[in-house]
Amino acid sequence: MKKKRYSLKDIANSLNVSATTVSFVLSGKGKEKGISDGLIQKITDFAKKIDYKPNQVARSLRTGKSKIIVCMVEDISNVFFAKIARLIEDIAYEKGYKVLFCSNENKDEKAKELISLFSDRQVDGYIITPTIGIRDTIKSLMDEEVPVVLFDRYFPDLETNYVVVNNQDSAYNATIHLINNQFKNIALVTTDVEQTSISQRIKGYKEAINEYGYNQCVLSVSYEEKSPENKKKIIRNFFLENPQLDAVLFATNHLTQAGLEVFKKDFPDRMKKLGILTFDDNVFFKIHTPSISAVSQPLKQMAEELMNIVLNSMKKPSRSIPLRQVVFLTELKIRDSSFVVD
Amino acid sequence: MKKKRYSLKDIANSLNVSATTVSFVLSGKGKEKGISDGLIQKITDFAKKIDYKPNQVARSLRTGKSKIIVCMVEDISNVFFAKIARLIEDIAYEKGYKVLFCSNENKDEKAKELISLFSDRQVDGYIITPTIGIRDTIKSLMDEEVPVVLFDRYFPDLETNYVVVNNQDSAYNATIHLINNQFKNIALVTTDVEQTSISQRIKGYKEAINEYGYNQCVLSVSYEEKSPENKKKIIRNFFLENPQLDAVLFATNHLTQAGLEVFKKDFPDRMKKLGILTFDDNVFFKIHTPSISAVSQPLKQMAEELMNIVLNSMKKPSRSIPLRQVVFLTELKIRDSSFVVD
DNA sequence: TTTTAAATCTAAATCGATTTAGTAGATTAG
DNA sequence: CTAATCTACTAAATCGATTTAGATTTAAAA
Repeated sequence: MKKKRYSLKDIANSLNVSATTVSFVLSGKGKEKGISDGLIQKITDFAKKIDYKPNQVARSLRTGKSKIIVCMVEDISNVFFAKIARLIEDIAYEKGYKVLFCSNENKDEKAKELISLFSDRQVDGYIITPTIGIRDTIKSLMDEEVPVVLFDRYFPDLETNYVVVNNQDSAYNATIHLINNQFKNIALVTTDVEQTSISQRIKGYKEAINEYGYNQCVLSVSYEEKSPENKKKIIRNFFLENPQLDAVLFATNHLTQAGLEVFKKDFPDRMKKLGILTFDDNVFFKIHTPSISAVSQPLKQMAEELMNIVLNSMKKPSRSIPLRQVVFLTELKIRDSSFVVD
Repeated sequence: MKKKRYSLKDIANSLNVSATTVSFVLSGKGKEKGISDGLIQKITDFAKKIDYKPNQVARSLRTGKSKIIVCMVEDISNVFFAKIARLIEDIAYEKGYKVLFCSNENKDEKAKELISLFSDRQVDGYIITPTIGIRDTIKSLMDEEVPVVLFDRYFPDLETNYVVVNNQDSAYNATIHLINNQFKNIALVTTDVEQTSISQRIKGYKEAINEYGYNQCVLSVSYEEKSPENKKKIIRNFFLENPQLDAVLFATNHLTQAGLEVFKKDFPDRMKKLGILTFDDNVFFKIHTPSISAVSQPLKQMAEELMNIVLNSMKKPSRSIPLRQVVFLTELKIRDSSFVVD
C-alpha cells in the first residue's frame, strides 16, 4: 500500500544513465552541462511521468540551503502580528519559500532558545521582532552571515537590517490630534518593555504634551503581567486614581483591548467622553462603539519590504550587500473616539 | 570571523574516538551500547564545551524524521485560527517540535500544492483544516502512513483523525436561545463552503427554526468574495431586502466582522434592536457595543487534543494506532446582543 | 595520421548524522 | 591451554541529492 517515493537514483537506473546526468537535467543545467537534447527530453519526461519530487532534506544537507525562513514575532495570536504573518506567508510561498512562525512572548530566554533551535536547521533567513536582550544573539547570527531583518523595533547600537515605523512622530501626531480636539489631560498607557518602538512612542507623547505645557501621565503595565485580569485591574486603578484624565493614548493594541474591556465594564459613561487613540489598527477598532481612532501601520508594504530584504540578503556574496533600514510612515485613522462629546 | 560549526566528526577527531562512539554517547545510548563511563563523560563534556549542536538536516535525512509539524489553517490572520495556532505552537515547542503554519484560503488547489510542497520535506505530521476537495490528498497522505489530524471539519466518508465541535447542536442551541429571547425572524448568514462545519451549522439553525415554525432566511456569502467591500454590500442588501429580520446568527467570525461593520455604518439604529449571535468568540465581541453573544469553542483543549493525536500517531507501528475522532462541546456566551431592547 | 578540441556523459566525493555488523582484547569456563 | 563470552569500541554503509574532476567518443585541425 505504502507508495514508494522515487529518488534520483531510481530515475538514473531506469534510464541507464548516471545520477549526475539526471541531477544536471532536472536542475535545469542540462544544456549548460552539455547534455544532449534527446536525453534531456527523455529524463524530463520520465521524471514527470513518475511524478518525481527531489528530497528537499537531502538537497538541504548538500547545499546548506533549506528554502525555509523563520518569522519570529512577539505573539502570533495578536491580530497585528497575525496579519503581517499572513502577508509574509503569501509572499514567501510565491517565491518558493516556507515560513516557520514562532512567538517569543517578549522573553529573551525564549527568543534565544528559538534562534538556537533553528540554527541547526540551516534556515535561510530570519525575520525577527527582537526582544531587548538578544542583541548579541542577533549579532552572532549576522557574524555567521545569516540573513536577518528586524521588524517593529531595532537596536540603536547595532547595525542591522530593519523595517519599522516612525513611532515617535506617530505618537507625537496622535497626541497633538487629541490636544487639537480639546483634550487636556491625556494619559499614555504603555508596557514596560524597553524596545525602541515603545520608548519612541513614549517620547513622542511626552514631546507633544510638553509642547503644550500639559501634564504627563503615564501608566506602564508590565508585559509580564500574565493574568489578563491583573492587567485590567491595573488599568482600572489607574483611571480611578486619575479622575482628571479626559483622554488616553494606548501604545499597543493588547493594552487597548484590556483598556476597552475595563471602560466598558467599569466606566461606560466615562468612556463616552474619553478621547481614545491606539497604536495598531484593526477592523475591530473600526466597529467598536465609539469607533477607535488608531495609528495604522502599512502592513502590506512592510511585509513586502521585509521579504525583499531577506531574499536580497541571501544573494552572494552576502558581505557586499548593504544593510537596509526602512522607516515607514503610519497613517492616523481618525474616528469617533478622538472627538469630544458634549 | 565566520564561526565554524562543529560536526560529530570534529568531536571524534579531537578525542581520537570514532564518530560512531560519539553518536552513541550523544544520543544517550552510550550505556546501552557499552561505552565506558569515562569516555561517556569525556565526550559529553567536550560536546558541551564546544557547544555542539547536531545538524538536524543530516539527522532528518538519515532518520526520515524532521521534528516539524505542519499546521494548515484556513487563514492564519483570522483571530480564531491565530489563537489556536499559538496554542499549538506552545505545545509543540514544549515537546521539541517546530510548526510550519500555512493558510489554504479554503482553496483546493492551494491546499494540495501546500501538502505536496511539504511531502518532500519529511514532515512528521499534519494538522489540517481541510478544504472540501482534498479528500483524496488526505487519503493518500494516510496511505503513506503520515500522521494527519483534521480540524474544524472532516470528511464524512473518510475515516480520519479529527477534532471538531458539535456544530449542529451549537447552532441549534444558539438559535433556540434567540427564539427564547423573543426573536421571531432570525436570519442565518453563512458562507458557501460545503464543509461539514458549515453545513452542520446550517442544519442546526434550520432544525430550531422549523421546530418553532418560523421562517428560514439564509444568506450564503461566497467565501471567494475577494473584496471585503463586496462582501459587505451583499450583507447590506440582504438586510435591506429583509426588513422583517429581527435577529441574525453568523456562521463564522469573518462574516460577523463584515456584518457588524455594515450595521454600524448603515443601520446603527436597527442594530440596537437586532439579536446578534456569532460563531467563534473573541475579546472584541465582548467589548463590542452591544457585546456580542457567541458560540465559543474550547480552543485550549482542542489544541491539546490535536497535538496529542499527532504525537501519538507518530509512534510505531502506526497501523496499530486507532483513529481518534473528538467532538468538543461549545459554550454559548450570552451577552447583550441576544436580548431584546425595548 | 596524429593532435587538439568539442561534445557528452559519469565516478566518486561530499554534506553530517545514524546504524549495522563487526573487531580486538580481556575474562571466564571447560 | 583453548574456546566461549564479555567488554569497549569502530569501519563502513546509508539517507538522496549536488558537484568536482575527469573519462569517452567523435569531429575538426594540422
